Amino acid sequence: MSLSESWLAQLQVEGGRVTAPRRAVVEILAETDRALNPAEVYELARRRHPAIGLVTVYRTIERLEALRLIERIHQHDGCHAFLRAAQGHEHVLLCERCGRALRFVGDDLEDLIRSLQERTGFIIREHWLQLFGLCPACQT
Amino acid sequence: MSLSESWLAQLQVEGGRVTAPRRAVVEILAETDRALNPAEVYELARRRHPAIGLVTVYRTIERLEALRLIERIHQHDGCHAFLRAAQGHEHVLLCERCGRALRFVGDDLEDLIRSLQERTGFIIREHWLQLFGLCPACQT
DNA sequence: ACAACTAAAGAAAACCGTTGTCAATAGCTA
DNA sequence: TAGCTATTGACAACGGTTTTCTTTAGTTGT
Repeated sequence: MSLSESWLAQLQVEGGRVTAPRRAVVEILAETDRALNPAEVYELARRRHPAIGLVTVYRTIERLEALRLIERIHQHDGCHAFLRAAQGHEHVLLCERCGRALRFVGDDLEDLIRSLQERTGFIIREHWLQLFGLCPACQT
Repeated sequence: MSLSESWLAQLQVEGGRVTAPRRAVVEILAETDRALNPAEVYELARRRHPAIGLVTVYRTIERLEALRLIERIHQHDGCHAFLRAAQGHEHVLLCERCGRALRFVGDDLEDLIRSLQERTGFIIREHWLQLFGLCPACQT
């Protein structure tokens, strides 16, 4: 089963329905390896389902985010883009120019976090790590 | 010289003027160790200078951000809060409950970044690291 | 298949944080 | 002290997002 089929199935389990506009949004977000904002999703979705409204894009994004299938990505030029969610302890490497995104694992912050907890008295529950750079295609 | 005096001096070097409303905003942002959004800055600033307008808060924040004296902080509930800027290679530890912020150094991501550059072909130019947790006062 | 139920759709308006406009005010410099 | 002009606050405008409402169309049970 493809990723988008799996997402649609998860929406159905929650009592959701599989509709053509929803399928368009889901497929775009499931298949794209770039962080996309609602306007970009809308533009791409209209190619598959021209009658779709921007509001439906917002509503579908909201549902997918609630199911933790996508997540909001924070960038210098704003925090309005969404990307397929991390699986387990993954972080993201973003191309500053084209928005292409790669997930990675392997950060080792255990020592840092332990030492900070001791020094500051904070209980640390989560961390965000994002790397920014240029993907091979954008290095010219 | 206090931090707020130093910030006001830097504004003056750029041809800026030291006014009462501007001083109020600068003092609040320089002295507070919590991430504050424009509305919060406005509320606090009105205690020092009741006639201040929200627009002046936005404009002063814009100037301070351009001078890299404050920076935008990204959180789960939005990205509208500002905090005294990092000095050199500092990251931030935020209390999820009260917004209190501590700066720290000592992340060691050199190996990770080098290995990712080799594996992915990306040129990595920057990284964001934020830790979230509960400060001692919010752990009850 | 069909009917009934109701989730989801699109259109339009509302909302709200942020930015722009403008005349009046008040720092700074000579 | 006068003159220049950056800054101010009020108001309007803007734009992304959310709400409201009626219509459409998945889904379920017969």
